[in-house]
Amino acid sequence: MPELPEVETIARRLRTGCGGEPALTGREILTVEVRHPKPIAVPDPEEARARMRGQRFLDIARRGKFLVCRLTRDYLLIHLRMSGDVQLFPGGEPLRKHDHVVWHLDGGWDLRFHDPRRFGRIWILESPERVLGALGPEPLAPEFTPARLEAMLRSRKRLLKPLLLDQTFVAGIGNIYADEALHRARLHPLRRSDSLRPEEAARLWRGIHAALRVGIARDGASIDWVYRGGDFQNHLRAYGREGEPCPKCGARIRHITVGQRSTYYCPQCQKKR
DNA sequence: CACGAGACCTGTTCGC
DNA sequence: TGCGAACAGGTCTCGT
Repeated sequence: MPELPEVETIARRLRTGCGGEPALTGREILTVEVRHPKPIAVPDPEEARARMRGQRFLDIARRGKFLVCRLTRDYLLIHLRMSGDVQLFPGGEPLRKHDHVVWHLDGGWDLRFHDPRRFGRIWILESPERVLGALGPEPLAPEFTPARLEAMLRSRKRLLKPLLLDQTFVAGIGNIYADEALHRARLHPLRRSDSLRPEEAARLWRGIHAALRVGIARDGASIDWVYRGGDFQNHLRAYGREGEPCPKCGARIRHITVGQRSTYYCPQCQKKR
């Protein structure tokens, strides 16, 4: 489900609060209820519960698609994968079917991890490096420059679409934003990374930046059961728009499969050669 | 190193 | 209307 802009939106809301929900920052964990052990990757669920009890949420941030919670002693990492969600609820509100982990907090609020497909994972670690260490650069960080992207592209011989989805190449881009970035950059998803001219690499950098920044500004996309209030889904230029006109040139958006992922592009703007 | 297939899951939508 | 197939914003592992 969530890609960088969606996780960023969730992290921001937990960090500072939103609407009727208070900030998660500063809350103490009284007890942890593990209703389904599957999502707890490390350590084993019993140790995880015991370890988190009594710790406080000091800060909530994002790295790639990971939600990174700094606790008093440990780091709590959450990856939502396809269908996960984390949100605060008033304590005592009836639990939903797929609320797998519930953190009971001081002040009468609960943090819930909800995940119908159960692909999401949770880690409790002293140091987050073991899990986050392999991630590529943050695409919106100042160190991620057009020149750096160009060098990274040249050093690999991969198709652009699967490369953008590779979290060790760059962290946080998923299927939607990869297609949106390539469309903005006017680059075919099957272009080889080492075939880009510097000008094209710079276009890709701008495409990535623009797609992610607009996504964040719109609070992410809300699709299916994961409705979090964002409306980026109404501003997609390529993703999910097969047969509809390209907003730039009017040609019909085409749908292909690349690396077993649905891929949408404009055959007119995004030429292969 | 690069790539494809299969696995992990449940829920929704599509096609007959 | 009903029912199975296909598909969904992700990642890992294995084989070539």
